[in-house]
Amino acid sequence: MKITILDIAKKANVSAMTVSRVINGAGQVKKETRERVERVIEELDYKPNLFARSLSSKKSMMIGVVINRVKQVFFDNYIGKISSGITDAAAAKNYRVMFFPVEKQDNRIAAYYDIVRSHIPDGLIILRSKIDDPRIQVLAEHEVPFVLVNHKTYKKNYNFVDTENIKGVEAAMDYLFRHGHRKIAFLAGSMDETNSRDRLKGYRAALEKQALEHRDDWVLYGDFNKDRAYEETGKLFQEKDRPTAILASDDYMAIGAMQRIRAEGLSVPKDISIIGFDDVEIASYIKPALTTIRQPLVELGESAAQSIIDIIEGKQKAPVHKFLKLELVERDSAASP
Amino acid sequence: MKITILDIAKKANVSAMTVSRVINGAGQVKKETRERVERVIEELDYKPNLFARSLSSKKSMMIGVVINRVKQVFFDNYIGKISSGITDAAAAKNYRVMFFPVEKQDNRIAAYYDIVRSHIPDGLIILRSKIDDPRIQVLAEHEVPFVLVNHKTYKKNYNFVDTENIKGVEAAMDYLFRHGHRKIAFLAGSMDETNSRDRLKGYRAALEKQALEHRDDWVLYGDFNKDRAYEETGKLFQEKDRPTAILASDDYMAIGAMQRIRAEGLSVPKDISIIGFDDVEIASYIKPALTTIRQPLVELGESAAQSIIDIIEGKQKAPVHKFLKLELVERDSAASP
DNA sequence: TTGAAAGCGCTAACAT
DNA sequence: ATGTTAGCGCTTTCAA
Repeated sequence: MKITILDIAKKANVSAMTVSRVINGAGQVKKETRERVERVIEELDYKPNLFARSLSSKKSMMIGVVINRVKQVFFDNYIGKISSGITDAAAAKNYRVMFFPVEKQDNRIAAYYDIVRSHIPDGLIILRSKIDDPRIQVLAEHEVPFVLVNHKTYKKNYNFVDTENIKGVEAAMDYLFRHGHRKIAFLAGSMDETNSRDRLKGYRAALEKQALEHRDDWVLYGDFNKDRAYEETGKLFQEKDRPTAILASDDYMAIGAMQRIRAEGLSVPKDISIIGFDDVEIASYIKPALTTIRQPLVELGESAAQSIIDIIEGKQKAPVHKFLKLELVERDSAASP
Repeated sequence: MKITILDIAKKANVSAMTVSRVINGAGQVKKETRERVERVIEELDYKPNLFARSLSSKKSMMIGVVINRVKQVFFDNYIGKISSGITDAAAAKNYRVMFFPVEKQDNRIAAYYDIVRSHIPDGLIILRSKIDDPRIQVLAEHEVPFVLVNHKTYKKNYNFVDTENIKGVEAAMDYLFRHGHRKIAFLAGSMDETNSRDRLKGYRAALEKQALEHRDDWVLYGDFNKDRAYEETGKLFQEKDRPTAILASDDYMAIGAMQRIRAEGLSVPKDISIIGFDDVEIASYIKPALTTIRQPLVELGESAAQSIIDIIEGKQKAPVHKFLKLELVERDSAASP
């Protein structure tokens, strides 16, 4: 038979309310009674029913993670690392995490809306959100708080946790410059995402800073997709004057570019240097090991979880606008030309 | 204001009960009334409150995934792929998934028990479960159904979804044999897991079948850990008579072994061939690309989810004992000696 | 085919 | 410091 709060109350000679107070550590309970209640709880091995609690209190202690997915949910190590960070940070504050994979193409507003209306999560963390996604606006119109990850926007006081994308790219460009590169191509990610746009901005800013020519045909659009990157990189070999380095907006694209370079009979980094972005698991395993701009993905997830929890609990009022630092991880894919 | 079932009932001139029947497609409702109710639901954009529903019906439509974790939860592509399969298959049947990472060392029975007693999941899927884990026995004593993944046991009619580990290893051994290898070492995984023990069995069976000598010092224990595998592999180089091939119980260990071989100044596969197990993401990216026994990890997850749902819904009574096929993926890390 | 009543197990809001 | 009352929004059970 299931033990309920009433069983505890009776056995401890108190009301259900007192038991509730003990469980939640809220309100005033005399030390004696608290101890007595605690003993009975232990003895009867009681655990509160979370559904009853949530129904009554309108708090679920759950946070939802919405993933605008590309492949299978946790396939991608980028998503995996962020999710790990979220899960751990949430667990530390006694929150549970639920994942809601959403098809990227699924523009039905319902896709997000249903999550909210199911009344499950107290707050949402949104991964890979697109610029001006109408679905996000729907969330905003509702009461559910949310935090965007790796997405920067000052619209409507949205909360976000991002990294210093522009600076990161500039640092990488500077690295290439110091190593003697003057002809640097850029492999952009999905232009629907702010982080991707920022990285492109960083590239252009760096070019300008070094007074290097900006060539439109050296900006390729790979949409955060390895195969697309493979195709796009091919364009660089149509003319004789080709770049000596490629900076990619994520590691998977960097790998696609690397594969294409090799398919063209050239070598990395001897003929062409490559720098990636993220520092995903495979980055250190491939040959040559990928030099990349490391995003603190686990910390990004942790930070998002902490932020949404603070917002849910009212400890954080102003919109959260956080930027984590980026770091260039020097490995073997980039050298002097 | 939140729309409840009563709002729908009033507006449709029926009782809440009738609305409930319409929502759940259960019971008899006259076509006319059903359509009227459905129209109102649409109009008022109503979504049932899952907590209320669960509290009342004792069904949550959630399945829990218990992960006896090693690293950060979704870091490991093995976990990631299985989790992807689970999430997708569950979503297809309208179930939600919650992940419960559990520390491997945490032998407190409470670690599992709390999950059950929180009354959240209707059923559990357990990843990386240990042999004779007392925590699992606790689950069994409760009413919550569960399925073990990649774990084979006929005890107490536990449900499990596993792969044909023994056959898989035998096929790989056969492959090595056909390529002329006679001196084959084995890198075992965690001996706390049945899949790992089965793989070792497969190794021994194959040796016997080919009438090859079994050397105890050629069985290394790497505990599904890359660094451990690196250390253990070193033992093979202490004598002059070293194996020409190593079969590892997972890809991460295979990579550790590879790194060690290289550190010893030898090359893969020229001096020593290597075969892994799983076919994790990095397997195809490393150089030389890893020849490995592919586990259908996504399908394993899907199958586990389908099984637990069938059990929850009473569509499956006898214990589930499923074995998925394994397949040798030929790449570059194994060749003739 | 439909409805009324009761209750799932908890907590908010108000007593005392 | 503790208890009482009245729900939270749904479904189960029984009745009509």
